[in-house]
Amino acid sequence: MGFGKGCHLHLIDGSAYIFRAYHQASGMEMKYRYRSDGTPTGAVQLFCNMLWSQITSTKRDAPTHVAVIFDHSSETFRNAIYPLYKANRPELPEDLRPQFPLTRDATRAFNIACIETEGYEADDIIATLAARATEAGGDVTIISSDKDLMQLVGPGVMMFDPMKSRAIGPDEVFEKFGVAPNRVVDVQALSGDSVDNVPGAPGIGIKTAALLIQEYGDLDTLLARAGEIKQPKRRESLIDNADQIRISRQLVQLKADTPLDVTLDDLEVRTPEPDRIMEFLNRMEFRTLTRRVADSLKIAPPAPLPESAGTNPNHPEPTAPDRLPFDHAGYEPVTTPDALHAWITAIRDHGTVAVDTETTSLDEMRAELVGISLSVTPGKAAYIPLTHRSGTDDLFGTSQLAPGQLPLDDVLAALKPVLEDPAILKIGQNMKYDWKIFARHGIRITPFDDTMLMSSALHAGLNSHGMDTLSETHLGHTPIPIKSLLGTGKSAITFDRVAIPDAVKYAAEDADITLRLWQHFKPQLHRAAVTTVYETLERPLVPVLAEMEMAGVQVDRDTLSRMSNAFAQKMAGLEAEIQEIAGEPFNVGSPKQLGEILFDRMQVPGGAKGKTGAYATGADILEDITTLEDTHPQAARLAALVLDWRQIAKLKSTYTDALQDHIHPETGRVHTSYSITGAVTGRLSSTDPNLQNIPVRTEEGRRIREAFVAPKGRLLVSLDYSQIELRILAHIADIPELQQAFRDGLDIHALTASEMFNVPLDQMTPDIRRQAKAINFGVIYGISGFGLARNLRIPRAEAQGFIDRYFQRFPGIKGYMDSTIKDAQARGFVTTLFGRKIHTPEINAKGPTAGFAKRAAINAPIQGTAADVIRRAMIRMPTAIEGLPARMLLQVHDELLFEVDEDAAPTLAARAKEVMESAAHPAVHFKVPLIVEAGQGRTWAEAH
DNA sequence: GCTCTCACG
DNA sequence: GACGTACGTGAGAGCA
Repeated sequence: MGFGKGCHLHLIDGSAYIFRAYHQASGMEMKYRYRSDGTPTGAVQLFCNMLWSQITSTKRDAPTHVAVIFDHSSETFRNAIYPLYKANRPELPEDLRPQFPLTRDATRAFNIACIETEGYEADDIIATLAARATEAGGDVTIISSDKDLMQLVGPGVMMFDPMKSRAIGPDEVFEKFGVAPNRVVDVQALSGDSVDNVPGAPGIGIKTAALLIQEYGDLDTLLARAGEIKQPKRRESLIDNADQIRISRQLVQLKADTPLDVTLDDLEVRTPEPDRIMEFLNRMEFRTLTRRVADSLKIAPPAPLPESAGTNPNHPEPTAPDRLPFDHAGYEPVTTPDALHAWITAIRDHGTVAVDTETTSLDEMRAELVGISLSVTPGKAAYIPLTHRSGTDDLFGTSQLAPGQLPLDDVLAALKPVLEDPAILKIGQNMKYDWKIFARHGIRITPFDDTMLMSSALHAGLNSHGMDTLSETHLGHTPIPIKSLLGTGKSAITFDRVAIPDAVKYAAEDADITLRLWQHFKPQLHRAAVTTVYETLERPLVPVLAEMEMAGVQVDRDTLSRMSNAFAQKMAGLEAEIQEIAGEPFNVGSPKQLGEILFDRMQVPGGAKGKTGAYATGADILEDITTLEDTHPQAARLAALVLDWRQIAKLKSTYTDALQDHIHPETGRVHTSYSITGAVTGRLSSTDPNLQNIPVRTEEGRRIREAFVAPKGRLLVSLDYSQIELRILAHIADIPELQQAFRDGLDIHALTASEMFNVPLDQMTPDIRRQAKAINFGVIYGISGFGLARNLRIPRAEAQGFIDRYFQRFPGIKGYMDSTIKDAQARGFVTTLFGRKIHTPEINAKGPTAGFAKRAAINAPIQGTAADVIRRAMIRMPTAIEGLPARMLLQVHDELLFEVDEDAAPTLAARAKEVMESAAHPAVHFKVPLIVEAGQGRTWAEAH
């Protein structure tokens, strides 16, 4: 059948696709994936994944025909018109360049047409094919984020932006250029393009160009009538540069008559030839994709090629055990006492064992132990099934233990001496989890190593540290997905329902991987100079956090429940009022519906649509609307009511309701889980529930903390560091005035205000102090004029003036910022005062990404050093408060919360304060004192 | 599953 | 000349 009506041609802009793959690879930790000969392949792999899902898509708009179009070379007919065309293109990133030819190979291997024509750009070929396809009556989707292609959008032609995963139609084009697609060329000709080096008309940007074209209809009319333009600058620019503008139009106008030696019919989607695609994928060492494609083509995957020797610039040469293939034949179930004892003997012989537990839940406080896996030699591992259930339930919905398992208590009794033996090193991946599981069975694992924490000490900022990522990155092996055993969603089963032979493969593999990762990381810690970080800031935190999590905090259900009811009533009242004003019932919780009411129905000006096409209705925007009493009184009232409603709704759903579900049925307390590697800076994060974001800033919200209580006869004691990040900034950036202010115990924001605005301290006003405070925080966050302006709601120029004055007054700050960025650019990471490394892989990026990376790089040493300080305090705390009837319950970044018998509260507070204030010693002596403030009470609200 | 919004330091 | 921005998190609700 020839190409025609009903056919759908996908034209993939090769460069756009590669860039998309490259950026996604960076975000997904695959940027640092290399073939064993050292060739970077992360972007190629994602490129292949995307191609494969394109041609196997079963969606309604799946392509019947597809082509990938590449630029042939940088010299095109446009250079004949204007020699400087595209002379400003930035250099390709070094690790992307070698991947370009590989993506052409990939396209051919997938049996997809790969088109390039000498002297023409990919964009012209795309224009030509799109024109031919629409003439023949078919539909076209152009997959690209290049704005130069937007002129092609029209009947039968859509674009899809792979960077943002969104469709681009006439509306989106209008949003971007302010004109319909057929006038885009005119706007571009006027505004020019610095990246492509299209000159355009000086002083005229897209906004102005769109206005002019809207007014005059098209470019030729505009140029002919340029003399009528009122604004002198615009008029002169157009008259003086008319030729240059016409040349610009030639540059941006795509040619729809490029010579091609393919026909549309040649582009039909075809199944890849098995030999060719397998050879390619195998050569690239894409093991998972090779398997997936082989499965789909119903052929056997080829044996992996022997890995050639080569060097990987980012990760050291794998050691021998890493290269051992993963083979399930090395994994055995342990179901007899003899087999168990043979393993225990082997562990004692080696002195090192990787341990992993399988349980019924990710929540350690509710998880039941199902089995244990062990490994002492790479490639060999055991799984001890303990409480797997047989497949069928009886009449009462309960099930029998599956046969052939050793009794749980016997196995634990046999393993306890090993797990607690000071001469045997236990290795785990995320050991806090297993530590808690064993602790609930009376076993305290010691000593241990944790591969997740090793990875964090080595590679924070480069990749996350879950087992799947680590295995893929460092061992080149994709572990069996847990989903393949448990399923997903509602029909998911728990691990005790997994058939034992399947469990053996999965669980033993985990222990095997953990052992291999340990062997891989261990020698790297020293080379990267992070042994101290790992041994003093990461590993010792495990038992401390485990004990805190197991202790939990008492939360009073009745208090929460009463609040919930009160909130529900208040919300109902507000809702009625809101809908009354709106004049129609709508879902107040839907930002989309609210936006339509405010900006369409009520005609509030300034509605801005985000990338999804919905109006933004965040709190700052609603607050602005509340000030429109004069022009839009109804909307102003509505916005104020919605703000109230939002606050209550948040408190109810996230706190008073959800928190009740987290009260443990047996302990009656709430047990959070801290993630040690959750934040790149070294901060902890808290989940299930998050107890680090309990409200405090508003009066209403703070009342939630009344539900956090001490048991009878006990008190909660809260200690928090005062201004720790600013103190650290004063030290690191070495600002004598700020240091002295902290030594003198002055109000630091008032002092800043006084220095900046030349206002004596005794004449300080709250408003001036507020502005200085915002600047102080801004500095910690990597200040920008834009950000400060938005925060303070002042003109951008004014905000920039503040910043300039701040830098002038405290020159050390600018010095710190500049040297930190330089450091990051040269080394790829920044460090805290205690040696923690935070990698900054995007720091040399082009465009807005670099801005993000720079600000993050400025912030990381400050936030990270503060995180290190409180970690040191927490690690010392159990010893310091030993013997007191007290325990540490929670950490909230700069605060520690304790529970203590009433009469011991003063002693506890004094000791804990001392530990916290001296936590940096002896490693670091700050030039400013660290000050800790204490509070106590029956509830967290009182104690804070 | 993604986006928006909002709670904390 | 415009881009799109304060740093670091986690969770619930709406919506496709």
